[in-house]
Amino acid sequence: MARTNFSIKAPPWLRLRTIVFSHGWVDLPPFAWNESTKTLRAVGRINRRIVLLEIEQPKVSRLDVVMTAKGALSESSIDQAKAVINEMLGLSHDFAEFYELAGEDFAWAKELGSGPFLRGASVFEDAVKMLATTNCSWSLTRQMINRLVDELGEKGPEGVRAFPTPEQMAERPSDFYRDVIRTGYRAKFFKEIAEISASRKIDLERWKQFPGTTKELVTEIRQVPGLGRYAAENLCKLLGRFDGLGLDSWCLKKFPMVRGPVRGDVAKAIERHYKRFGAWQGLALWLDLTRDWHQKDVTVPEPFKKK
DNA sequence: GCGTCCAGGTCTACC
DNA sequence: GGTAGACCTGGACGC
Repeated sequence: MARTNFSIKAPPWLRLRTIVFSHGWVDLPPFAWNESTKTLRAVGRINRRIVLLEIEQPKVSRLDVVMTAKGALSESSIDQAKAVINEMLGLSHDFAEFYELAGEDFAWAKELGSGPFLRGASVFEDAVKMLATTNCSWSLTRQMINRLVDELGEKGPEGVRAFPTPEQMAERPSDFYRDVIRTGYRAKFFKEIAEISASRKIDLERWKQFPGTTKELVTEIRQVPGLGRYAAENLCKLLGRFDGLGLDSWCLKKFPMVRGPVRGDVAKAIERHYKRFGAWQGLALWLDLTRDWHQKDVTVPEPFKKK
């Protein structure tokens, strides 16, 4: 077992905890958060080898990382790990335009370092997780992903399991996803997304550098069975595109709690409210709805409390 | 203990 | 293009 320490220079606005609790992924394996040490555990793959990454931010200007893997770790693998962390924390995205547009309304979010969304080690991982959020409670999403990683995730250092690859998932029949992972009617979608990704019929990883508009990207994402408008627009948010609102029943319920009672169609009220943010409307909405997750007295945001 | 509702939707058939 | 109904699971709730 090899272990190495390295640091990453952090941009001045970066707040690790804000990114970790940007949405629900930290509650799903292989991610884990240690509140007492403020350490994010992530699992990635470097040259097909599973690496455990333990990330903390001891100073505003720096991330410290402990990387563990089976076998020796070279300088090159450290560089690759830095790239993986950069992707996971969404550090390549620039939010200056949003904060310029948003002004004082979102000064609190700028102060918190909000903007980047925590992402899995691959777009495939994010897409499968998004599929598991559809039409069910968060606790069921958690159960499905826990079972998936437990059953198919390859073991890495210190017993952690990586998220399964498309190839590993494609090998299993849809019955497996129904009977073992207990995904219900979503079983065929789990099988199909794995096959589509493994065969490169659609290259999900290409979505990171998709050359077209967000509308075109949403159209491509929706070619994957099981990923509809909600899933596609929220995947786009992870990819740094916020043109879509990605509304779900939780958003419709929370909006009146944040912005006051709404007469009539809540979805239309949300569209009207955030229209002025243009290409950033999805971010403005999400920051509004999750502001209470980042209050100083909150140790674990409400949606992530174990049930 | 049991029945009902519904949750961080999507798909298909039908109009 | 819009909409109704089916689809799985499991937690919450009322009785």
